[in-house]
Amino acid sequence: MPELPEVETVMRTLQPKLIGLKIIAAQILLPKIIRTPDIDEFKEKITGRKILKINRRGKYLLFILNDGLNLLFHLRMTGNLVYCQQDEPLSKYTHLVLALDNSCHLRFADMRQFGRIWLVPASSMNSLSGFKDLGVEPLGAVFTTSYLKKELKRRHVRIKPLLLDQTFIAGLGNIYTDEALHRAKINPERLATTLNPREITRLHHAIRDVLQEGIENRGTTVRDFIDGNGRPGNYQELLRVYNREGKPCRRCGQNILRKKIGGRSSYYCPACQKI
DNA sequence: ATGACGTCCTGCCTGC
DNA sequence: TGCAGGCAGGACGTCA
Repeated sequence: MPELPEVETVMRTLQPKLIGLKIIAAQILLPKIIRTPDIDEFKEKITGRKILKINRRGKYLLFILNDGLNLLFHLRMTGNLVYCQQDEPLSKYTHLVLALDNSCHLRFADMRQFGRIWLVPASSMNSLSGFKDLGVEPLGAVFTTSYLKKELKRRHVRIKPLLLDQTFIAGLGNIYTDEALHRAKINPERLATTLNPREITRLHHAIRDVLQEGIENRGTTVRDFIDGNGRPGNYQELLRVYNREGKPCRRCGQNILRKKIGGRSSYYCPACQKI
C-alpha cells in the first residue's frame, strides 16, 4: 500500500531519470484508470510534452509538464510506476505505457486496478475532487504540535480513523498510522478530543518520525510495493506493530492484537496502548 | 458532523 | 488436489 514514504520513494527514484525527457507516445491498455480527459484527448495532449518536475502531495505523484499541464498518479493499493528499457517484457498488470525520447519507458501497472491517473491543466488542480481537499503535509512546516492540538480539540472521532482521513492529514495510511500510534502509546480507539497535551506532542513526533524513517528505508514492502526502479523497500523489517498480530511487542513483550476499527485492521499493543 | 456500508478488483487464505 | 467463498484495503459515494 503506497503511503507517503512509498510515494516519496517513487518520486525520488524517478526524478533523476525523467527530468527533461519528452513523452513521445502513450499506450493505454486499461482505459478506466484514466479519470480525465477521455483517452483520445489524453493521448493527444500528453504526446510531445516534456517532464519538467516531479512533486508529491499526500499520496499523489504530480508530474509537472510543459504547456501548463499536470499529470497526476494515485497508486492506491497495488499500483506502481516504473522506469525501464523499452524491450523489458510487459507485465500483465501494465495499464499505461509512456514512451520517452531516450528509448525508455515509464510504465504504470496495478494488479487490483484501483490506481487512477489524471491529466489536467495546472490551473484547474483546485477543482479535482480528492486532491483539492487534501489536508496538511505531515512533514511540512504547517504541521506543528500546536496545529495538531488545535485541530484535535474539535474533532469528535476516534483517533485512528481521523489519522487516516486524507482531508485531515495528507499521506498517512494504515501502516504508518498504526506505527505512529504505537510509538505515541495511544490506543487507536481513543477519541481525538480526549488526548492530553503530552500525548498530542508524542503523537506529533511519532508521526513525523515514522514517516521520516519510512523514507530513509525506501518505503515498506508488505507485499507489492516497488519504487521507480522496480525495487522493494526495507522498512517492513522495522515495523513494530503493523502485520505483527500475535507477535511480541518490541517495547514490552506483550502480544500484538489486531482489531477492526472504522472498518480497517488495526494493530496495537494492549499494554503500551491502554484505552 | 459523523459513521456505517457498498463499490471497485484480484490474489491469497481457509475450509471442505 | 481442487474448488468455492470470504477477505483485505484507499478513496469515494450514498444513506442514516
